[in-house]
Amino acid sequence: MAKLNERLADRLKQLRLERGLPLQELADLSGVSRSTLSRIENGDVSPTADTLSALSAAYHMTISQLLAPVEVPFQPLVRHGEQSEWQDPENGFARRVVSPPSGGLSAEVIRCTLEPYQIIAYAGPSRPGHEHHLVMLEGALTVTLGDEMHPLQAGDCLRYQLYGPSRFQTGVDPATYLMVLV
Amino acid sequence: MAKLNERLADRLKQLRLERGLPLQELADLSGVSRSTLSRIENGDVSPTADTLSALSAAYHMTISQLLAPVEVPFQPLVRHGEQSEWQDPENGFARRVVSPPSGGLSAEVIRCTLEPYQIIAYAGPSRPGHEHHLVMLEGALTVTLGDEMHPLQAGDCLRYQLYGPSRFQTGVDPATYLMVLV
DNA sequence: TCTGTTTTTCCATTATTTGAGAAAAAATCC
DNA sequence: GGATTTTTTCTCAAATAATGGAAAAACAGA
Repeated sequence: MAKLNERLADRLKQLRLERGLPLQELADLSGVSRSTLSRIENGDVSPTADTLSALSAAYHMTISQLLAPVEVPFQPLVRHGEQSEWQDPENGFARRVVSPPSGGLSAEVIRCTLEPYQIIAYAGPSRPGHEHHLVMLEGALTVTLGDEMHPLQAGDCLRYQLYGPSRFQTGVDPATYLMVLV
Repeated sequence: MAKLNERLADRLKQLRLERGLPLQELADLSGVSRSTLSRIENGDVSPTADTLSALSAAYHMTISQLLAPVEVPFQPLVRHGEQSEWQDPENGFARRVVSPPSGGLSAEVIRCTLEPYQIIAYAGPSRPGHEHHLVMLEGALTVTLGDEMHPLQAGDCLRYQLYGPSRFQTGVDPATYLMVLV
């Protein structure tokens, strides 16, 4: 965890030097004091979310873009026991993060299980335009994207980019599928 | 700037409730104390980068993914005077952020000016696979992607996804072009 | 409604981060 | 090389965040 500060420090110093800015000027731009900037860039403090926000604004970036290169690099092997799972008791919808998102990776894989006679409806995606690859493993599932219905069987693969509402519906059979999000 | 805390607070509380986690359990998972979690989720403190890192790890997310929905929403109009510009005095390479990246937008636009007889070489992209659209406005420019050379004139448009090194080179004429990054 | 339990909030203490200015270091110019 | 300017780092006080424990609130089962 201490590593993050150092990586963030390097990142921020690089950004500033690329632009040929002295600390004072960045301080004026961001509203964060010289001294604080120095300590952040030396990695001896961990900036608050507010400070990060101010800095990303000064660089005309989103916080995400500021932090993306700094994120902890991915571990290649994620054993079954390490995978986090959560479940909605209401509708028996279980999600297991098979390949958790990590810095340096642009895709993640989630294994989902939906019990019979259930409907999951989403008003819209959190990040529009995301690329989805749905691989049916077992059972049957009907996916509705916009007004297009797609009845899926084990072995089928549905690919789409999500911009509007979506709906996942099971019938007699439960459904198990893999979601690849890019 | 105070807004960020509240939005972040809501985001974090939502994440936890979605998973049906009590504060105690999240505290165990993340190593961040119950009380701190409560205050963060109430928006009365701004978590440090380290704390954010711990939380994103507990949720099996990157910090970027944690923050993406929280970022300040984009302003539709960016006037010329508000656009930030920086310049490398070494090689007369000027970049002006015409459409700065913002939460909710997946593209940004940068206006670049390169003086005659200059070479800009990049070892590799910061985020591989980024989609680039280069629109030549004035002058001439030779862009080398991998081992493919592309001589460009005003009006030309070069599109590519960047994975390896790239090179931008001017001859007698200076070059002015727009970069759309997706 | 009353317990007993779980979950959340509050409080006091400790540890960090921040800001302003002084000191040190580095760069620039004669 | 020495003086001046610029830039960075350091110091101290104030503000803010983090922790652990206690009180309050919410919840569930009788």
